[in-house]
Amino acid sequence: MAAPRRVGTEKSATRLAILDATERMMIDDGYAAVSTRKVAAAVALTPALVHYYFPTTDDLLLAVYRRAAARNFERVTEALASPRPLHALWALAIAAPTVLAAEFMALANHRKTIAAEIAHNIERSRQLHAEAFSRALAAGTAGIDRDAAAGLGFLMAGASRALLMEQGIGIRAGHREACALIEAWLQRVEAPTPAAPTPRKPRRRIRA
Amino acid sequence: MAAPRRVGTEKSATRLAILDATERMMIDDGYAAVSTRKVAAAVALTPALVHYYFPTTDDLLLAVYRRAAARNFERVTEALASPRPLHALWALAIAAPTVLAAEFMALANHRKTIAAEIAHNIERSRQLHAEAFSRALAAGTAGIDRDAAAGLGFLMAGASRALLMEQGIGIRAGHREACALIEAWLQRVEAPTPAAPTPRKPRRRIRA
DNA sequence: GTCTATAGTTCGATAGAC
DNA sequence: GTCTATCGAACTATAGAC
Repeated sequence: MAAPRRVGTEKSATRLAILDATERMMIDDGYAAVSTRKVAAAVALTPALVHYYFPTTDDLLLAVYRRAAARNFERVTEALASPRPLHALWALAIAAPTVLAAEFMALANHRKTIAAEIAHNIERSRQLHAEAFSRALAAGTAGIDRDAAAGLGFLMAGASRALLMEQGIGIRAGHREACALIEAWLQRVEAPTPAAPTPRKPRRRIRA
Repeated sequence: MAAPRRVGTEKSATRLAILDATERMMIDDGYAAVSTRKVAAAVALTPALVHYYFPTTDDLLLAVYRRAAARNFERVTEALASPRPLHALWALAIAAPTVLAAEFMALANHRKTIAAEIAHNIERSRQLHAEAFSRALAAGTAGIDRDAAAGLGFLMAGASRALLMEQGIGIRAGHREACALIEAWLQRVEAPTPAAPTPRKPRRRIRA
């Protein structure tokens, strides 16, 4: 029935180069700036070849997303295995290249395929976050229920995303203070491991 | 020097119709979908006329932003004047059409003119938020300093933005819990006004 | 204020040769 | 796997008539 159109293999070096160039372009100029022609130019190849590996432009964008998401998922898993998972998750969240994430969120607003993919990924990642919070808080100070853990997981993710997005366009108001708040809170619920006995540098105290 | 190109007046009904159509289009299909031709078609006019009112497409997008920002600023001012400003700000934040805001944030990532405009607006609005938090917390429970107020202002804004953005693409994980957390907190720092003496409906308690 | 007409780009996607 | 060649469409922006 459908025309058996030829498509390149997953492992091709060319394919990877195309993905790299596309990702770079999205970060620098936004998803709207991505075109098969410009991508082709960036890797010194022809537009037709881009279509050989990615039949439609959506296929290309989706592939970029999948790769980035996998990369990120790996980092989250690592963070969770660290001695202070909450601290690690936070460090990761404010270090990750969120420009790309923001572009995909925007893209998702009018491409249902991508929206579904992103939604699925974020929910999976949030699940892990919630569990980490649950564990840390159970072992910690006050009695906090599962609901609170899920809520806090979301709040941390939201805060870091907003932080990076605003930084990207030059906003700084309230950032330092918000970070201080969050970090103080993390410090409270996830004390340094007994292995590395508290260095006792006096720490700026901020209470909420 | 520069060619004295003709431009339509600010008050024109046509101009307003063009702005409305553009805004609608941005919300529905994203900023990348906006083109002078499609906007013109939407208002049953010719592309040339759109360029008569907005010489370049950027001018058009910027005008849409300015109008939306002014509208929002007005709402924030109203919220601040209400008996429970923090509650009002939160209600506003999770009700506002953030799809549009998200589109502009994404757009700002590669249009410096717009980035500057957005940055300025957000900082101005955040300043108001911080002051509201400062006032509410000074009159409230614990001793919280100005830094914390600024940080909290940011966190609330970030949370609501993330909330709406994710909702837009179908994510729900952690939302209910995060809202509960925030609303419980608001309830604590900004009790119902003495005028309306506490109704004493027992309220779900969630502690953080 | 609104139109017609049009120049000049850029784009997605495909067919088919090598 | 990579290319040439190309169709058909959409876009921005301007000039100038009405």
